[in-house]
Amino acid sequence: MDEATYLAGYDPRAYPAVAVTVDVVALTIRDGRLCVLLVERGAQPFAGRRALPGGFARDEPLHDAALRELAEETGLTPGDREGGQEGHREGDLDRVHLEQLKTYGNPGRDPRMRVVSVAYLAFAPSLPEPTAGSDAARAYWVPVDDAKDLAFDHDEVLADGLERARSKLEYTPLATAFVGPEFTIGELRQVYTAVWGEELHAGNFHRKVLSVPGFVESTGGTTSKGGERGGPRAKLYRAGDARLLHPALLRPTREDGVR
Amino acid sequence: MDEATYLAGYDPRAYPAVAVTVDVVALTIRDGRLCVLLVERGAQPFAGRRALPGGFARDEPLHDAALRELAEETGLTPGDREGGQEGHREGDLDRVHLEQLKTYGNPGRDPRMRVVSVAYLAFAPSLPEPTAGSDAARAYWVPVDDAKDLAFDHDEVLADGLERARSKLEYTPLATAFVGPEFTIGELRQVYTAVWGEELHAGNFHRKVLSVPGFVESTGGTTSKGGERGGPRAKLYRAGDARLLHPALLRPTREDGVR
DNA sequence: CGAATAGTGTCTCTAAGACAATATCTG
DNA sequence: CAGATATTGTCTTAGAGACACTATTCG
Repeated sequence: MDEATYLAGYDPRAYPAVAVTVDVVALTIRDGRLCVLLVERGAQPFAGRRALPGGFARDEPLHDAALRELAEETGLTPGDREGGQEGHREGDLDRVHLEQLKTYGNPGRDPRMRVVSVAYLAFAPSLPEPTAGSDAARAYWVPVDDAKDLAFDHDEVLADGLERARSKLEYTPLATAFVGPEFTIGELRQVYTAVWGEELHAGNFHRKVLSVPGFVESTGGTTSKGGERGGPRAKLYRAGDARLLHPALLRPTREDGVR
Repeated sequence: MDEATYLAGYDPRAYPAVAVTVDVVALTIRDGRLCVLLVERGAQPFAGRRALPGGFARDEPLHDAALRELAEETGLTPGDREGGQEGHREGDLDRVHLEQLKTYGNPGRDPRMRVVSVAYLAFAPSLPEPTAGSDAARAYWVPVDDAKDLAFDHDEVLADGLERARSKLEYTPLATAFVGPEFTIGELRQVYTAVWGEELHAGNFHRKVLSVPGFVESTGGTTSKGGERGGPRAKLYRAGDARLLHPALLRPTREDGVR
């Protein structure tokens, strides 16, 4: 960046107008399937098409903008907020993991003007359909396999988000963000199964999870009932304090290296 | 994003002005030390301070903007360009690995106005000091340990870039981007040593590299001379076709999980 | 020749994965 | 009770790391 360029920075009008938006790839698991939050677009362009929730960034950290968009579309509210509005679930937003995914800025990705979009990736435990009694009635959860032909370049954004999620399950305790505060090893395994789309050996998975330091810690309790289709009561665990899984839990059937 | 928001998008002036810049964390290895490309700032703010090279994004893909900034500051040119300018090294830019790092958009990170910066990470083989005879005389390579007190939030950007680089050495063949087209296992090991800041056992490293499918492939040749301080001629290798290292080459002394 | 480096061999220990076995529930 | 699930045990094999050793080449 040369001096002239920097000086020119004092007058933003000297440069072509750019808009910065924040889009969110929000993932959850419903009925054992990995789902993404989509909104139906009412206006042009791409009217009637589905898109990732998002909006313009205000004068706030980008992370906060993503959180705000997510709250608006799901009807969740942060827990420290005074008196959550009716129909909103107080505090649920606090249990959502949010991280920056990638930024998309190809010219022409929005036909109206130059738009640079910062995409965020969110992981949430199973949430209710955000329709009833909220201003987020246009948003709904869609199984990721059915989320095709999205507006803008959101197909690519979603694909990048999915790959990130699959990868992060390997070396971080992220899976615990998809389940409640207390969970069984079986529930955790279902998260991996849903996100990776592959069956995992129950016995080996069980031992592996318990062997990774800090991944989960026992609550001492068990479920009050066995599984719906039989089986003993399972022990309950909560997330441990590890930020990285070591050793990692690698995906099984991965092609080696060459791609 | 609701309808009104989208419609408002037709008039960018309706929103506070935002500028989008691209900053580059360019890394290389010189004399066995990991170095980053910095520029000396001439204008306010942060006049006289060092900063990462960068500039405003034009109407181009963000990736191209990063490449352009890198070319301007290093004096390198892409190989397919007709008649490289004098003092520029034709084609060297093609051997640079460039990937998006992260986007920084906290209000106040630039005191003049709202600036959202998309940071890129570049890995280059050892390059000459980009001073002589080019318009990039203000840029120079600095050992990363000496790169402190940078302008804006560039300390944080650099730290994020270094962590990304260290991490990617583990599971990708990225180290080959730091060496020439043909290299010895010893040179590759020096890359790991410089980036990770840790000594690696030569024998185990050697065997490990050769055992990972697609990491390197033999050229059949050897170096023409032994090492400066003695030792036999080493076999030469070039980068293989793997995109991921499997199994990965994990960093040694890493704390387990908890962080 | 002495020192440094390249490359290989060996051994130990951890961890992944296949598979089996047992116990405990639900319908 | 039949089937499903939780949890643990056993065995095999791959891979990481410690260490030793030989061969080659430079000064």
